[in-house]
Amino acid sequence: MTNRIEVDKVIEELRVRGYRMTPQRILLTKIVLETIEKHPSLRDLHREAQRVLPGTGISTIYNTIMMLESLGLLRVFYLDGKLYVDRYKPHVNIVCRGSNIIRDVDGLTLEDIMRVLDGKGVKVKNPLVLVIGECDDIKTQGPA
Amino acid sequence: MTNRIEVDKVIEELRVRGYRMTPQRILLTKIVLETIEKHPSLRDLHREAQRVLPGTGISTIYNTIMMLESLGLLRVFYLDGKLYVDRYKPHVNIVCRGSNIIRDVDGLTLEDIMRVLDGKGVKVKNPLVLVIGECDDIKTQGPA
DNA sequence: GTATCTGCAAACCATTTGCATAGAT
DNA sequence: ATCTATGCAAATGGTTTGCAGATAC
Repeated sequence: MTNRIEVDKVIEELRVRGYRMTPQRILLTKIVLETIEKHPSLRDLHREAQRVLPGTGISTIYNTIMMLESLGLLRVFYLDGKLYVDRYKPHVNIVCRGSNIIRDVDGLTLEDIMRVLDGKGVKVKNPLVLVIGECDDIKTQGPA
Repeated sequence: MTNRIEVDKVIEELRVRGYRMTPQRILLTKIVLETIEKHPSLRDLHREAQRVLPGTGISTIYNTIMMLESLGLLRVFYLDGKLYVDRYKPHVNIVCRGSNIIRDVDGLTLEDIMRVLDGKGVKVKNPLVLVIGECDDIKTQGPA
């Protein structure tokens, strides 16, 4: 079930770009690629990394995430005071106020959501829709 | 331009419900009703309140906001580690990643947003759509 | 060998809480 | 007079930074 080829490709790509591929970075890259659909938080990734490399510091996780973001391999957003990692590609997330669970709803278009708001389909009460993106006047800094 | 009547009605309503209407609460209620469309943060409201009542503590602002939320007069959400106040009514917000500006887009339906994502109209780059609401299994605690 | 990376620890930043005092009723 | 509300100050909970030592190259 693991996308080993993809992982190896990314790691090789990073090495070529001059990044030192430490055990921590290799591990985290794997973890990120395997779990990104579940919207892991910084601490989720830290916990997961420590299962394999117990001494891993959270600042290493943090730095690596930021590195991967600057390379356009993931996107970071902050919600409820926590840092979450997400796919870079625009898509639709449904966040539950009560449980803080973030569901990824691939294949669900905004039209579908509208239908939900109109009272049919997926149950989301009192929805607040946030379209997080970049203003027209903010320069997009795509993948380096 | 001020909705004095509305303000007075809310304040009277709060008094009737048994809340002690201190100068701070009266002031904050006014400020909230006047600025809520601009999505003020906790600190925005604090700063604004201090212009009139300099000694006002941020915990008073915090407590009052929470009181108003529990009464269904506003809604609170957390983004980027900060607390924002918003109207209770479901609607559409557009948040700019770069500037952190939250724009309220009344009259813009989700259908319109979809059109945007399809490449027309309002310019939002790399949008990430968050539908923040309540899961089916989380009990809604509407206005008391 | 050396420049970068790690991980500890501390700084930071905004919210949230505790509590003695002030104040609305 | 009473009991709630205020505001200071400290606790909290997360991210972010600094830096001495470890390590990938």
